[in-house]
Parts: sequence; C-alpha cells; structure tokens
Amino acid sequence: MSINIPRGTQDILPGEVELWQLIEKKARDLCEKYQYQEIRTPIFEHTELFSRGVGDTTDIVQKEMYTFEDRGGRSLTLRPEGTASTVRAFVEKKMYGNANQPVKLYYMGPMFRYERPQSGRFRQFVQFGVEALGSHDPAIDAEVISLAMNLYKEMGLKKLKLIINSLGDKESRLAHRDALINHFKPRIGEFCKDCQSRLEKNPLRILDCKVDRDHELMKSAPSIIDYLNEESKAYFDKLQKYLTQLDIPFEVDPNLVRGLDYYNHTAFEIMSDAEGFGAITTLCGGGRYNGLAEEIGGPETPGIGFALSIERFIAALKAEGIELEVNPGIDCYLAALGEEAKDYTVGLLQKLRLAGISAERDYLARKIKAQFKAADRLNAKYVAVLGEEELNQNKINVKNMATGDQVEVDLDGFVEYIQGMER
RNA sequence: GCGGUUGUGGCGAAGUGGUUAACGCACCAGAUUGUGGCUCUGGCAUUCGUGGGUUCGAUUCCCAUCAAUCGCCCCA
Repeated sequence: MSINIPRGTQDILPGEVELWQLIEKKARDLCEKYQYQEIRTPIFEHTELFSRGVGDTTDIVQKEMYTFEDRGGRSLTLRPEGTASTVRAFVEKKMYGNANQPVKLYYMGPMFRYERPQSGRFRQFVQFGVEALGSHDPAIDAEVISLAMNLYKEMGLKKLKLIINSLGDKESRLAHRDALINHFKPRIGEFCKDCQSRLEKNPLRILDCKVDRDHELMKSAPSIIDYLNEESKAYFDKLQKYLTQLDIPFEVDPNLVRGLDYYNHTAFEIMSDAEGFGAITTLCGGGRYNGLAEEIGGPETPGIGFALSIERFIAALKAEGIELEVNPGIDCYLAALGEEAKDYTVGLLQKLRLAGISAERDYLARKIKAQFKAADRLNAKYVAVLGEEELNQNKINVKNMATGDQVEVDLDGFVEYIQGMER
C-alpha cells in the first residue's frame, strides 16, 4: 500500500504552479507599490497566542487548531491565520518604535485548520495578507481594501462583491451586546444549540447563524449600525466616503460579523459572484483590530488587515473562465546522434544555459525522431542536431521549428547564433 | 462532528453474476535505415480502492473499511 497525501492538503504540480507563481508575483509587486514590506513569521506559535489573540469562543480556536505538544512539553499550534503572528512579531520586535509609521507588512504562506475539506476549503492553504499597524485613519482602511480589490482586478477578476460593516468601538460594541442579549434572551430556546451558547459568550455571532436566519427575531434584531456612537459612526462614514472616492462599489451588511474576536470598527469581505463557484464564496476577509496588540502584551496599537487564500483566488479565476498563458516553451533542444555527439552535448548544453538560453536534451536514449517529438512537446523554438557528420566538420544543424528552415552553423559560433536569433 | 455521491490502466470513460475487461486521450515502437506537428499499423490492466461475506463462480450482490468529492456548521 503506497502512502498518500494527508487529507485536505494538495500537491501543486508543474503546469499548475506557474499560476501560483504569477499570483504571488503580482501580490509582491502590488505590495511594493503600496509600500507594504514582507514579514516572515514561524509556521507554529505558542498555542496561547491564538487562544488569546484570535479568541477562545471562535470556531478556529475551539475546533480547528492543529495543536501539539513538543518534546519540552510546550503547547504549540500550527498557525491558523496570520494576523496574530504578525502582531506578535510587531510587539516582540518593538516595531512600534520604527521610524516609519504606520508599519505596513504583508505575508504569504501556509495556514492550517483542522476541517472537513470541500471545495475552497483545505487543511493546509496559502494565505496572502497585509497588516497596517499604528494608524487609526480610515484612509488606511480604504487603502487596505483597495489593495485586495486591485490584486483581484489585475488578475482579471470582474465578478467581485465587497461587503463592509462596522462593529464599532468598545463602547458601541458593549451597548450593542447588551441590546442583543435583551433581544434574544426571552426566546433563546427557539434557537439552535450553537446560538444558545453564543448568547452569553458572543451574542454578535448569533446574527451570523445560517440555521436560524429566518427566525423573526433575526429580522428585528438590533443592528450594530444603530448602536454606533458618534466617533464610530464618523469613522464608518469616512471609510465609505473614501471607498466611493476610489471607485470601489460596496454593500453595507449589518450582519457581517466575522468569525474572529479581535475585530472592531471596519469589517469586510470580498466575495465572488461568479456562477458555479462552490458554496464558499468568500475570497478575502479582513478588518480592524485595535485591541489586539494590547491583548497579547504590547502597547495599544491600532491595526487593520486582510487575508485572502490563493486557492480560492485560483478557483475564482477558473469560475470566471480566465485562462493565463504560462507555457512559453524552451529556446533550444539539443538532439544528438551517436555516443560521441551525446557526450559532446553535456558541455554544449551548459554553454547554452550559461549564456541565458533555456535548453534541454534527451536522457532516455531516444532515437532522433523521438527526440524531435520531445522537442516539440517542450515547445522548443530551435532544435540543434549534432551527429557524427556535424562533429567531424565542426558544424551543427539548427532547425527553426516554426518555419521548418534548417541551417548549418559553425559549432564555435553556435551559442552566439542562438543568442542572436533570440533577440 | 454529521449527511449525499463516487472509487475500473498515466488520464477520461463503458461494462457484465460466468471462459480472453470496450473505447478515447496520452505514451512507446514501426511505416519514414539522421528530423516534430498529419496519417496508418502494432504495443500498453493475470485485473476492476482495501478486507471480509453470499455463490459452483464476483469487477458486478451484501457488509465493513479507507480514500476522493460535494454539502451542513464555520471560515480563507
């Protein structure tokens, strides 16, 4: 019995990986323009970072973490998301003291959640995310959102929907929380088990429940929007103004709550509207987390960020039928006949490659005809044939695969010849 | 954690309680004795996820198990 890949993970093979590289490159280029710098944090952290940072009541912490004990008895967890680690590093490395403020960071790498896999959901998946720390200007909220939107747009996605909400500041949240408890408590027995346990721990998340979404109390539930104090409301208004100015259409959804505890003020999700996507349409999620740095032992620092999954990005591209050309082919295939010529190509191949030419040869003792087939499969622009005749005359036969033209070239000038044709 | 569907060669995919398991693609060889893309010919699964049961006989029926996939919850 052979060993297979663990559930919920995937191998990204040649042919597919090029698209990943393209997205990764676009993301990095865009971050450069927006002036976000890469940060690389460990794949695992102390479990406490997530239970405290992400929140004990969240699904992520309650049932989705890959937690293990190391040989020293420490409880460690494979990171389920990137914000907590980034903020931990920000605090630990005292980046609040950096000359440049706010500190604008991005990360890209695997995240882990123990879940039943299905379309758009994996146990190991790759997130690209940005975090801007140290500013409470709604303009940076708009910047963060626009970065995500522009990345999608640059890759050709059109069917996008931006949903925003405000969760307000601490005061607004507390007022709203009380209102929610008062609203649901008398009839909480009519709700699902999850909602019943949410009532005291995190009543906000009842609004997010899909099971009881049609219950009459849902529709009449107090909306956070009505409980925003002046400051929170002004903040939210400003954000909307900026988004409009940036020409980014959005919808306000008062039920958008987000599953992580650390959010306040701005919360947003970018969804795909494409037909035939899976049931999971969220491409990107993010929001503001002004209390997080303090929560994990740092100075009070405002922050905002988002995370998006490359897997879902690619799924969205496929759902919209966007194909990207990623098979440019090689410059030159060296076909050799006979032992002596084959030996000679070992060195010649290296010369080509060191001269910046992508080149390949046969390693399966194939006949000349099969070597041409292989060259064709590689989409080679030129096939250079080297046999005994050529070797004796110090020549090499170069065939242009597109035109079928064939010329004899001095072996000494061969590399320069191919180089010249490339220009 | 719960539910649906599926499991036949590298890939896609037919099939039947009974001796040799269609076909297509890909691949390999030859026709073309040193030249690709077209064509033709031939080759390519002692075996139908795994284990057990029913049966004279199972890839086909039953059970279990594993895996994939989709959905619920929730998220990226």
